[in-house]
Amino acid sequence: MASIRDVAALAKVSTATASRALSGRGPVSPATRERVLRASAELGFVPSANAAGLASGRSRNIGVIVPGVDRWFFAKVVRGISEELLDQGYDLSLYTTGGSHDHQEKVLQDYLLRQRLDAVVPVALELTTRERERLVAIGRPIVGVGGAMPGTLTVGIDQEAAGALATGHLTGLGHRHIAHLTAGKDPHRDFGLTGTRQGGFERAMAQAGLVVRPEWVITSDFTLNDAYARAKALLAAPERPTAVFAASDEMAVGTILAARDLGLRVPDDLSVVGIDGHELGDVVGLTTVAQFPERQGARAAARLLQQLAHDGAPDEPQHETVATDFVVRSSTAVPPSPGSRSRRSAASPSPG
Amino acid sequence: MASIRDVAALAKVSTATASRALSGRGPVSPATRERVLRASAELGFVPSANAAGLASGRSRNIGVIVPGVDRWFFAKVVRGISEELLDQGYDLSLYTTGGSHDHQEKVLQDYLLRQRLDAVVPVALELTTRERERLVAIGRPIVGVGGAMPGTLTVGIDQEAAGALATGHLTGLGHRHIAHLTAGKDPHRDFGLTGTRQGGFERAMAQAGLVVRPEWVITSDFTLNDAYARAKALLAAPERPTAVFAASDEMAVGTILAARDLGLRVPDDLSVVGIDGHELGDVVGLTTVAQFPERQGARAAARLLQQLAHDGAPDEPQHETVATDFVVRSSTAVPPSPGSRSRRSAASPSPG
DNA sequence: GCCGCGAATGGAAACGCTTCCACAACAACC
DNA sequence: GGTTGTTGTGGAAGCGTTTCCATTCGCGGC
Repeated sequence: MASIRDVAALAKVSTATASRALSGRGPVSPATRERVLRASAELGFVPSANAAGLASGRSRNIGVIVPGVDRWFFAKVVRGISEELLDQGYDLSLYTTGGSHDHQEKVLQDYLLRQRLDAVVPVALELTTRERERLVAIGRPIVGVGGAMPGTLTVGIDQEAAGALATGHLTGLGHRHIAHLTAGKDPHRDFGLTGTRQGGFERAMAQAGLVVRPEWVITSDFTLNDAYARAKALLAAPERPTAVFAASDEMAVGTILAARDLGLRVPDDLSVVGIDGHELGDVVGLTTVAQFPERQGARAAARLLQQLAHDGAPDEPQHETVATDFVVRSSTAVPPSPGSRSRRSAASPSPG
Repeated sequence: MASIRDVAALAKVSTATASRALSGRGPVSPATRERVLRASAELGFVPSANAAGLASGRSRNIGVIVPGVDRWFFAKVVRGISEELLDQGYDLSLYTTGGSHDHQEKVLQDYLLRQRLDAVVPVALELTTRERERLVAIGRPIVGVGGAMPGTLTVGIDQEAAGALATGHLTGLGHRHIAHLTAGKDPHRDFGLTGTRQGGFERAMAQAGLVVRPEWVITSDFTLNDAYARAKALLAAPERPTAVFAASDEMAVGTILAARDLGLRVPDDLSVVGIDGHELGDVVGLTTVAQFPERQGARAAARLLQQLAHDGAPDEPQHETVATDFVVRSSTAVPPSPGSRSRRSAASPSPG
C-alpha cells in the first residue's frame, strides 16, 4: 500500500509538501501541487485514516447515536445524515442504544471517548443530566435531532405547533370529540417537556373551547401494531370520538385499519390525522403533518460540518426549527351528524 | 486526556507492559496486571483508537455497506449487526449507497481503503464484477448478508425455497390462478440468479402443473405503495387471479389494501402471501414466510468476529442459510368456487 | 552447580501521517 | 539597498499506541 512517502518521492518533494498539497492546508505552488496530485493518482494513494487522525486530531468521522434504526423516523434521519456526510467525505459511525439506558451508558462512556469522532449527532435521545454532561465532556461539536436539548444546538420541527396544527384542523372541521394517541415518555428524560405534540393538542383543544377527556388521551408506543390494538379498544367502546389525532403516522394508520376492521368508515364515521409524512399515509389517504426527517438529518449534519470547518466554533445553542407541510388527504372530514353516528354492520371480518 | 504513559507511570511499569496488561496480549504477571488496571481506572484512561489502529493495524471497527437504512429489511439487518458488534466492543461504520452505482463506486473506492476497517459486511449489494474485486482487494474479511456472492461467505435465507414454500402453500390450497409480485433486478448485478424467490415461484407452479402467465408476473420495487398501485391494476382487470404471492410483506400488504379498496375480501375473494415477517403483517393477518433479518445480521457479524479472533482465517466461502418460519394467518384460504367469483359491491370508497 | 528455558519486563523502533519551525527566495516598500 | 513580508519548501518532532528485541530472573533438569 502506497504511503505518502512514496508519493513524495515520486513527486520529488518532501512529505511535508506532499501532505500540504493533498490536504490543501498550507501554501503550495500550483506546479508542485499538480505533480503531487499526479503522483498520488498514479500510485493509487489513499491516506491512512488512523495516521491522519492521530497526527491531526481530526478524523473525518462523526458519530450518530440513535435508539434504533428500524423505526421510520430514525431511519430517515440517519439517511439524511449519511447522505450529507458521504458527500463531504466524512465517515459515519453508528451507535444504537436500543432504547436501553444500559447500552446508552456504555456508548456514551466508552465508545465516544476513543477520540475517533470529530462530532456527535444524538438523535431523539432521552438523556439524563449525567449523560448529557458526559456527552458535552467529550469536547466535540454536538448537534441533536428531534427534541430540544438545553445547551446544545438541535434541529427539529416545532412539535407543539405540529400538534396544534393537526388538532386545529380537526376542531376547525367541527369535531368536538377528539381522542389523542400519544407516545410514552421516558421518566428519566432530561430535555424540557415544553413543546410536545401533546401540548399542542391540549392548546388547540383549549382554544376551541373543548375539554380533553383523560381516558381519550391514550399512551401508545409509536408502533402501528400497538396503536391498532388501542384504537380498536377505543373505538369499540360505547361512546367513541369522532376524530383521532395520532402523534405519528404509523399510529394513525393503525387507527384507520382498526376503524375499518370495526366497520367504521374513514372519514365518514371517524376522522384521523397524524404527524410524519410516512409513505404509508399515501395509500390510506391519511391527512398528516409531514416533517421530512431526512431534511432534519441533513441539516444537522450540515451544521456540524460547518462548525468543523470553522474550527469548532460552536453555533449558538438553540433549537433550529425546520418547516413542516400540512398534507390534507381523505382521512379527515366534518364529523358525522349526531343521528348518523351509528355503527355500520361489520362487513369485513377482522383478521385472526 | 490520560495516555497510556500516565497509566504506566502510575502503575510503575513501562508502557509496553501497560499495553500488554490492558490488551491482554503477551505475558503479564497477575500482580502487575492488577496494578495497571487499577491505575487505568483511576485515571479514566481510554485508549486512542487512532493510535492503536495505526500501531496494530486493527481498528475494532467494521464497515457495513447498505443500499439504505430506511427499508425494512436493511434496517433490521443493520440492527442485528449493530447489536452484535456493540456487544463485542466493536464500532460500526455505516455506508449507504442509496442504490446508486455512483455512490457505491465511491464508497468502495475511497472509503473502504482508508484502513480504518477490520472487515466489511455488504448487505444485499448488487455488485459488478469489478466492484466485487475491489471489495476483495482490500484484503479484509467479508461476510455478506442477503443474496449469495461467489467467493465470499454470505448469510441469508434460501430465497428459492422461500418462494416455493409460499407458492406451494397457495397451490396446496387449490389455487390455480396465481400472480406474483416480484422486485426489480439491477441488470448490472453480479451474483448468480439461481435461487431467487421468483425461481421458487416458478418451480412450485410447475410442480403443481400450473402455467405461469407472464402478465401476472409483475415487477414492483419492494415498496408497499408501488405494489398497491400495481395490485389495483391487476385486480381491477376483467380476469383476475385468486391468489397473489408477493416477494415481500410490504408488497403483500399493499396488495391486501388494494384488494380491500376494490371491495374484494381477503381471503374469501383473494389469497395473499408474502415473505419477510414484517410487523405490519400481523395487523392485516398476512400469511408469510418470516425470515428474521436481525438474526441474519447478527449471524454475519458473529462470523466476522470469529474470523477476526482467529486472526483473519477466512471461513470457507459459501452461503450460510438461516431458517425461516412459515406463519399462516388469515390472508390465505381455499380459492372461491367459480360461481362466487363475483366482485362484491364496493363498500368502502377508495381514498383520494 | 551449571545450563537452558520460559516468563516477565523494559527500551525503543515502528505505524503513517501532520505541522511546527527554519530557511531560502523573492517582492515590495521607504 | 537595506528592511520587512510573503510564499514555497524541507527537516524533523511529534501524535499514542503496539510490538520486536533484549534483558533479567527464577527454576527444573542433568
